[in-house]
Amino acid sequence: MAKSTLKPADFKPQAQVFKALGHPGRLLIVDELSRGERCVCELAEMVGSEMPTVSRHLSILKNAGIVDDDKRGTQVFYRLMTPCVMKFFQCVCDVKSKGGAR
Amino acid sequence: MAKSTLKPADFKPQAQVFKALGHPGRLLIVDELSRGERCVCELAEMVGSEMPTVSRHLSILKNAGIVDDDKRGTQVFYRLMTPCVMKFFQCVCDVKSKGGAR
DNA sequence: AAGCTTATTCGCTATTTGGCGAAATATGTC
DNA sequence: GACATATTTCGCCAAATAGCGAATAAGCTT
Repeated sequence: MAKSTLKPADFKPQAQVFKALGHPGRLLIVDELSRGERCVCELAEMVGSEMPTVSRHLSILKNAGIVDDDKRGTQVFYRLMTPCVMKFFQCVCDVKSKGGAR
Repeated sequence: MAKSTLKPADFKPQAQVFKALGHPGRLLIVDELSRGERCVCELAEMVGSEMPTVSRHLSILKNAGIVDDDKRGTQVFYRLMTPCVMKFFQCVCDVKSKGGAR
């Protein structure tokens, strides 16, 4: 256990998850997916960007292990892989409200 | 407040927090600060970057409300504002383990 | 097969981020 | 005041990111 010599590179996998969540549009997508699966075109309309853009966002989220997809016919439905991701939101609100001791 | 029409911009504050955590070096800093306050030069040595670089990382974390600083003499000590941030790590591990254990 | 729909990949450009060294700022010491 | 230490800000450049439209792929329907 070389816990005393942790390097930045050791945090790369976790950083990838945070980075994937570090975008307003992607957070909106995650929030929406917490209420059920959605296809790309539904999400594109919500986010207000073109489909290629949203598709790219989804691939980033998928790559980070946050969502997964399910192709049915011509559509692709995305869903949250880990509901625990939603706990982030509450915690982030705590950070933002700056409650301090917690 | 019509919450039915949430827009990406509504998630900007939360995205800022995630973005701040979306960097390996900054995660290392947060991890280290979870064990107590540290001055910039200590963190710089840990991260392995020059002090200007680390100082910038710290300002990003501070701006996101994740850390706060305390100037004492010529040194500046940083500390975690919300210990709850550490819960993120566990949750991220969940995300990662689900993605890999298949 | 032709045509329509849905989604992804590609090519491009604009913006942002990350890192460094140099310069500036602040505090303590002599 | 001159000097040393700790930190931040500035100026620059390389790399990554975000967005779009065009092109491509895959699946229905007729």
